[in-house]
Amino acid sequence: MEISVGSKSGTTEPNLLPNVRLELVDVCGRLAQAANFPRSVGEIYGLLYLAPKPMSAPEICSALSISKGSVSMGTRQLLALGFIQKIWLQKERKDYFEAVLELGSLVRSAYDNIFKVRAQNAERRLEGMEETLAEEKGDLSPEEYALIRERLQRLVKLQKRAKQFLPLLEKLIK
Amino acid sequence: MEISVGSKSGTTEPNLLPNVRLELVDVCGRLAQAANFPRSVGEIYGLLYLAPKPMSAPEICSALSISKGSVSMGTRQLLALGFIQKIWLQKERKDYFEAVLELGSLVRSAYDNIFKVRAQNAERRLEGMEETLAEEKGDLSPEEYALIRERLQRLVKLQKRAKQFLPLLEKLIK
DNA sequence: CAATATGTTCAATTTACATTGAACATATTA
DNA sequence: TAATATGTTCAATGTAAATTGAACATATTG
Repeated sequence: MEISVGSKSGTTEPNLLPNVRLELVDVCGRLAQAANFPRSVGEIYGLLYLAPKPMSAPEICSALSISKGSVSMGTRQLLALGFIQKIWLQKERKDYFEAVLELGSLVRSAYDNIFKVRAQNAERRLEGMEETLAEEKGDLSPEEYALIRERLQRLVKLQKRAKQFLPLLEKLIK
Repeated sequence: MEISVGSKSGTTEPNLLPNVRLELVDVCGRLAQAANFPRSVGEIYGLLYLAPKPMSAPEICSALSISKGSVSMGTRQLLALGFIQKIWLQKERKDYFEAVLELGSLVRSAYDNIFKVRAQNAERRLEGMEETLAEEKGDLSPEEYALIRERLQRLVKLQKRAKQFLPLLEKLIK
């Protein structure tokens, strides 16, 4: 239907990729979704992971049939998480990207960026709730106050256990 | 704007809940979203967690201002995951729900239901990709074949490490 | 069995978020 | 500096999934 003219040689270069690579693109796209990332972010990583050589943004664009905007945004996120690297290839004007293959380090950085932040947020919000409870003490029956207090403390305990737990996990991952 | 007439006494009973409870509803809603559950599912759990007594579906409905349908669906999911229990209160006609407070067991069951399944899926898809690669061997240059093979094996290794790792994690959680 | 309220299902709607693409910004080369 | 291609931003658009609500099913009581 849509006949796009390639920039250099006039070829259209629609998925020239071998099926294995397409499958990994798909798997990574799904994984990304499962982890609350845009599918395209996962797809970009999947594409780069099996790429024989670094790929430029325009190449990623056409290989995945996604827009420049998505590639720009996706590569930024992946760079921030440490999942890909920028490569300056010879004296090219474009940026090139390649996947970081050391998945151990990827997991670690993803963990740092996402998991820890969430744990901290949870902690802050719990503290906030304890304050709120204190403020509302007068409005609540003694029974309800006691019940809420007890249950919030359960959550605090859990939070603390989780907090102790994180460094342990960290060690195991590394 | 919208004046809804309460079923029993003609009162509207809009959020009579103390702010602590509203805050937990919100926190749990967000956590649910972060874990790829509908927000309402989290909110229901948050509501029940600080409830002085079991609540009926209609009560949940009006406390959270969500529809019967959402409550029905949400409670079903929470029951399936073990996060709440059905309670038959005296000879009431309605079902009542209460939160399971032992969060350790909740985490464990959520882990079983979600994490393990995903790990299995990942394993299956990886195997599929190795098959695909074998089928495509002829179409690929020896270099590209070798590269893809090597990188897939990295993934398999990671997958195996993760697999060994799960039971360990399980023990720590329990 | 009728009357009444609770509970479920699912098509239609709404909502949240990813994606697009055009305008703009930046970088390289002659 | 102009010419040209790359890279970014963001309002508009598209899409997938949650929510609603009305029709239907089920359960309880007199």
